[in-house]
Amino acid sequence: MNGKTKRVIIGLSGGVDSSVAAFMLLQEGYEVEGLFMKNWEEDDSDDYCPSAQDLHDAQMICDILNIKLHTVNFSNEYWDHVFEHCLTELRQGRTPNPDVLCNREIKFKAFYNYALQLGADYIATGHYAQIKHASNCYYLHRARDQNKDQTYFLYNLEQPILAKTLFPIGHVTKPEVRKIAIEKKLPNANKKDSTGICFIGKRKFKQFITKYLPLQPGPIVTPDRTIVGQHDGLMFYTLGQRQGLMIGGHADYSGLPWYVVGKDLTENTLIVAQGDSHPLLYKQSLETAGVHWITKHNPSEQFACTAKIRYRQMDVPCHLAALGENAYKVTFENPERSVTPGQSIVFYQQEICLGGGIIQ
RNA sequence: UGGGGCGUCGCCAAGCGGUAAGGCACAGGGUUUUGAUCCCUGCAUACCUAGGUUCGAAUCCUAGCGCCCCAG
Repeated sequence: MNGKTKRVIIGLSGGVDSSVAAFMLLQEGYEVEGLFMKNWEEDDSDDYCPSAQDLHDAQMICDILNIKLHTVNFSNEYWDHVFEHCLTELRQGRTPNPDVLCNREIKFKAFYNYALQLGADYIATGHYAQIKHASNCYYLHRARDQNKDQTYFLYNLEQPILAKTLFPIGHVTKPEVRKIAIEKKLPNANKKDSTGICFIGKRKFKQFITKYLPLQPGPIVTPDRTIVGQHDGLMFYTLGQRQGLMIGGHADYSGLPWYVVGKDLTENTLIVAQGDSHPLLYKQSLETAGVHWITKHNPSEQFACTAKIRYRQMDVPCHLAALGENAYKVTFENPERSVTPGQSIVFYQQEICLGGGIIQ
């Protein structure tokens, strides 16, 4: 290579995916430096502090790959632009997806800007997704590993960002990533995949959120308003939820499990119904606003594609009808289970992620 | 107080003399960069209490205790 070697700042989490991604960038001849983000201040009072371990792992990887590691703290940005919004949504009984926001506000905004300051030509992450460039347009393309595809979380990416982003492991499967890590003797080769809210980590959701939103107990009722239990606050439950309702056998009802099918905020009432095929658990259509399309041309009035309303489920056929500026009514070919306000609906056309919006 | 019925896991609920089904709930684990869903595993040496009859009882008998219904 020569003086025109492209400089890439890659987000390193300490996990195996971003580590292998960094390695692959080096293989491809990029000048690589890592950036470790800390986006959540642990409450010293409680349990463990995984970020210290993650930073340690990231540093080890950089030592092995012989690249520089930067660190940055975006806790304030995360709090202001991600977490507070989530709390607002939860107060309204909705179910926000922090990780969708985190990508938009932190990884592909704050991180991106910071990387530019570090002189980056590109940023990179260990996401399982691909970017394809054609006719002066950047497309977000599903990962080769369909099982790990993370385009669902990335539907908010803008053209200028896509133009400057690399997903080095998007065309590699997870087992292959593990294999590469083992071959290269990376110490985190067998580190368990992280789960849980991005940066906040694996915690008991209810216990965690209680620190920020007070309990608001109220009744749990059937669709005909018969009281069958008590809840601790509508924000602790999401549509379709089964666990944690504490509704045991009831002489007047069948033995089927109970699922959350609705919330009545004015009555502070949680509505539940029995059985996984209860009609109230399914919706044929939904409305979404503020839809972000990855390529600029907006769809016509009527538009058919596929969509998924939750991460890690198959996208299903649907069609959109425009209601207004970037607002649509989405009708599914078949009723969808647990259509949940606050969650994202993401649209696809074959392998291309078209964009998405928040379910109203 | 008379008459009838019932008391089995946190909740429903099988069992009807042969050595405690199942479901829900719950707990733990797996899957998963959301909260969920889903999957796996676990969960009554014990059947209101005390006696008795039996080789053997949650199942039969007796007496208590508790609850429910009808009478009143």
